[in-house]
Amino acid sequence: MAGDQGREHYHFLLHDELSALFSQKPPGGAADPGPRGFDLQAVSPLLSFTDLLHGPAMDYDSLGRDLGLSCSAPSGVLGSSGTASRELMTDGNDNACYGCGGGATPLTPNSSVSSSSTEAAGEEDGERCKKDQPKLEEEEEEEEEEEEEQRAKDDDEGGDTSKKVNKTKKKGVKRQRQPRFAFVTKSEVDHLDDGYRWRKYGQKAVKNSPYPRSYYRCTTQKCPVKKRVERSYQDPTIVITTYEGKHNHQSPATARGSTHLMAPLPMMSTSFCQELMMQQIPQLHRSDTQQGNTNPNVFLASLLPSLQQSHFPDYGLLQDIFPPFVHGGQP
DNA sequence: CGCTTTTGACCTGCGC
DNA sequence: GCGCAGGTCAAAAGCG
Repeated sequence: MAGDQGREHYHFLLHDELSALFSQKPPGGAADPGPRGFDLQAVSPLLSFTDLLHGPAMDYDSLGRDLGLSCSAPSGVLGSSGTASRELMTDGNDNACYGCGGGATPLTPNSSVSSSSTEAAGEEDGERCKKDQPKLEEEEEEEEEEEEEQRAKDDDEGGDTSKKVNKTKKKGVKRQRQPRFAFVTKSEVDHLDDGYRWRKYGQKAVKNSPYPRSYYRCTTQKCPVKKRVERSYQDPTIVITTYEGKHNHQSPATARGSTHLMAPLPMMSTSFCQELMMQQIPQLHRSDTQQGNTNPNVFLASLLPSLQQSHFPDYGLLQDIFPPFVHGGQP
């Protein structure tokens, strides 16, 4: 049991199942390391989805590293992570955590990960990311931080000249995207309480979906994290939550003293999730395309068998997450 | 009163 | 260049 658990941690997870899984503690506390030795429970015995989000400062990369996914390696990392990832995916059931992240690095089975931008700032779409010169992750992070600071300064100082101007100020510079990852959650509630405080700053109708997408921003000053929440039009009980960016602070819940949350938890790595997807996608995609099935929804559904049962969530949000594949795939 | 939500307008990027 | 869709802003309204 514990063994299975260890493995299941790697799956793309639904929120409630994440919570369930992560909160399970094997008797004796001897957590079974995952296939690659990652011991999630060792990191936090009571780790839940919420907990994951409570890292003092989300570190997308560290988890990936902990998981044995050398996401941040500049290249050729797949070899080492392949085993684990594949295992993860093979028995992934009702679970889905869509790594998106940044890089949305298109991997092929043999893949030379142009690991590029695992955390790809400039990703938004993997394709764009491809265009942008792949950078070392640290570089990007530094740049992101600098930019954040700059942005904060701009806000503080030049706040008078309307923010729209501020926006255009950075015209020449392509707006950078933060690393992202998404959770698919079966929930009646749109806005999951993940311990952080969010302010809604927008809502948009989504094409091909009767359900709007809501945009939230972390209310903590200078925290760049945003999230988007969208309901699947096919199964309204499914909520897709996409996080973007890293919290640069503790979650209020953590700060308030949720004891088991105090340990610095690695975040569910975008790169990590992404890699998982990448590992699986090429195979699936191949078979899909062989059958002439290039419909992204179908493809994605096949990717996550469990979701097939309850229909796959709206592609709208996910298109950001799987850009290279859903658009017809291979070059 | 301070914070959050709502909502229409605006900006940006992309495909045609 | 144009239109579309996604993303963001900010004023107004709502709430505790």
